[in-house]
Amino acid sequence: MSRTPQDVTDAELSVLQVLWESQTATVRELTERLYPEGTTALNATVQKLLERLEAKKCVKRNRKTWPHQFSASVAREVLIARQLQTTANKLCQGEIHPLLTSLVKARGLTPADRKSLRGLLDELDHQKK
Amino acid sequence: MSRTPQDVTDAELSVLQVLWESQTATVRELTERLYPEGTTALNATVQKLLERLEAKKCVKRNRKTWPHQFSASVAREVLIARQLQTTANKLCQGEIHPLLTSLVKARGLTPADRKSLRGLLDELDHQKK
DNA sequence: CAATCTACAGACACAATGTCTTAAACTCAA
DNA sequence: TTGAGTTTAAGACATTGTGTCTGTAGATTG
Repeated sequence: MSRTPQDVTDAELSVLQVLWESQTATVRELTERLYPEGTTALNATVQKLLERLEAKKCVKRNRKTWPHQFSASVAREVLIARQLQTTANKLCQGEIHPLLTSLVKARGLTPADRKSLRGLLDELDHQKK
Repeated sequence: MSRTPQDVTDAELSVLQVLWESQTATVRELTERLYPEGTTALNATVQKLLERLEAKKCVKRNRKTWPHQFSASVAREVLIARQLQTTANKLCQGEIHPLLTSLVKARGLTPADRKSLRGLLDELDHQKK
């Protein structure tokens, strides 16, 4: 049995989080944001993380500018969906219904949440009619 | 930034999957189920996985019997819920509503699924009223 | 007791991940 | 244009997670 690497690691994700806020940023800006206090060696670290994120098609790099400008090329929602599917595959043979059940039963769902959910369901019913 | 180890790894999960079916099993039975064709060295592998699962409180071991009998001490549903919360923490600051939205919007939700979901929501509304 | 099986401790290899070093490439002001 | 300062890029590195294996001691059964 071989290990399955994470699609986006923790450190990579922290970079993405900043990019989701800032739209666009340079390596230096990201480093300062992520590691205030940090040494300049961390620049290389962030650079490496960006390089890996780019390989994973999660980040776009604009090489026309100097220094390069980075931006997220994948929305948070996409990562959420991807992660949920991974969970479904591992624990429910790909079914997503058990996940829904789990979430709905979890406390922390306000009446407003329930209402908005119903709205979503209604929409789907109308579409698929 | 330090890596966060998985709570249950892939190989460990495969052991759990068998235990969820079989209620109870010995190391040998698990090994034969997971690695037909395998050498006897894999017994030790499974043993180690069980040992780690026991440490994680996912498996119970009955030492009164010989050989020891193992059984799952955590339900699949619990792992699902735990995994969902982890995802929420990483991607939505702990909020679960975005996960729900994602799942509901994902295709693969049948009308029957939607109906059963509404049922769940109704139940909650009545309880919390 | 002999033969066989199990339990357990520990070693091991390999990959993933976060970090760092170094050198080359680039920019811009003096 | 030159040189200081910055950025890019390639790669090395240490640590740890994870799956696997070896060897030995202990238990069981005939």
